[in-house]
Amino acid sequence: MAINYRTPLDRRFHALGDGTRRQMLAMLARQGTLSAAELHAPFDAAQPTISKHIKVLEKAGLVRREVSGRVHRFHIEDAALREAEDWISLHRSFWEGTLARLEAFVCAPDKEEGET
Amino acid sequence: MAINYRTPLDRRFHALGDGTRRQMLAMLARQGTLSAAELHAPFDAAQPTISKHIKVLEKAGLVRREVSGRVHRFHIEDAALREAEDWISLHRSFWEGTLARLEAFVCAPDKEEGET
DNA sequence: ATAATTAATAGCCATTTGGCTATTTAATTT
DNA sequence: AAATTAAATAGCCAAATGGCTATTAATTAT
Repeated sequence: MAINYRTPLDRRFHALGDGTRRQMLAMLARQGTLSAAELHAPFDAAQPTISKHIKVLEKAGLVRREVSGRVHRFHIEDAALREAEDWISLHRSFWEGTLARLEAFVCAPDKEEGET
Repeated sequence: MAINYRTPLDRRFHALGDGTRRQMLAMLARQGTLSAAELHAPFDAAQPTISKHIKVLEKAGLVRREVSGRVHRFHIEDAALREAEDWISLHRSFWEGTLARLEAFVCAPDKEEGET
């Protein structure tokens, strides 16, 4: 069933799950702003294929489009990238807390399990 | 053409691109280690559906399985999560460098850029 | 006005995804 | 030994994904 709504975070991570798109983001990160043609240049893929990738990045909010004349220019939308990073960071830190508690438990010298 | 090899990073981000799987990781981050049944409990989904999600997380390297008897226990594989985080972090920092350069350029005195 | 350029759409295809039910495998209980 | 329990597989389906070619739309040059 298509009751499965894709959240923005879903879209962000999904967009990051493709090497071509990550490479495009890497180009944008280094060069700031690029046209669709410039984003296409390094790849073998057909132009419409790249156009689709761009749209995926755009819909994920990772990239912002600015049209000027017939040229479309793109740049990274930092907030979206940070959001994805933050999700991981938050859960990694929870996990590290868990690890620390586990270690404390495992390594505790003949103590009974402490609680929090 | 299936010439498209999926890299580990592709798999990591793809695995993160689903809310159910992220929730499972969140549970593992907080509770350390959980069985397949415990990972299943909060969801309406059928058991084989969760089994599939677990396998996606496992193949992405995000989760490690330990079988003991008929119970399978899972915990987060921190390194993989960190790798995903690092990719974003690296490129965000590049992007921020770009922003700084852009700002320096835009705010430089006596400049007139008539068009783009 | 015509040609060239930039990039999106349309439409097609194969593969992957995420979901389900039914079944199987394996390990415990009783 | 039989029943129960934990979890994976098998097999099916609809939708989404990623790729292509051909075409269209829009803008800029000649």
